Amino acid sequence: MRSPSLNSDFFTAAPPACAAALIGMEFRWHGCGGIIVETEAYAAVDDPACHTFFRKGARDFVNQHPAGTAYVYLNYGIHWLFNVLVKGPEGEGFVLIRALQPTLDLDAMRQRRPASRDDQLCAGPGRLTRALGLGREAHGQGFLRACPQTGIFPGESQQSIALLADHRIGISKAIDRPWRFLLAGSRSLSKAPSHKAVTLHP
DNA sequence: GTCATGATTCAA
DNA sequence: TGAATCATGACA
Repeated sequence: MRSPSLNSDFFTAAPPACAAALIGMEFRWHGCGGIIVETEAYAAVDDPACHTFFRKGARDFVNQHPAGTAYVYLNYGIHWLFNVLVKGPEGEGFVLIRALQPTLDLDAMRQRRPASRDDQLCAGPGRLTRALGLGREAHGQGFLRACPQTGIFPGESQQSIALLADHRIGISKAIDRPWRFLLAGSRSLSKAPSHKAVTLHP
């Protein structure tokens, strides 16, 4: 039996809890995908690093869409970054998907990122959207459909994984929050964990 | 390690 | 009009 895609209920927990729980799950986009090995959480309220803190459009997006909606934007005019809207009693915000260990349709990803080693095809938030062929059209989509090609799928065998929490990357504000989550030892991370990283469960 | 790349949003 | 931005690849 095949596990179904997560539904939007999953994204009603607090953003850091969602981000941590996604590590080890499989992200699929039109048949391409891999195991999620790195995420970051952003809070819609009181988080200077979140778009909602300085962009009215982001606040409107949160108000006008349900939990589980894709929030996709262009960063530095070059890279699409893929986030999932989190909305529930514990708080609102986003989870940024930062890196995957490629598992599905590697050939399609190699075609889109020809210079990359296989491990590195999705080793970064911009690299993964490039490898998956994911762009602006995904923005605002409820991508958690009942479709085996696209969505987020719990691992078939949930083994114990070494989950680390670390500080977030590439931001200039609230850099102290340990809201970057990663799979220890993965070769597909965008960056190795810092010396401040702590193990969440062995 | 440095550096060029580059679109969109929002406030001034 | 311009400052800011959740990054990457090329090159030394």
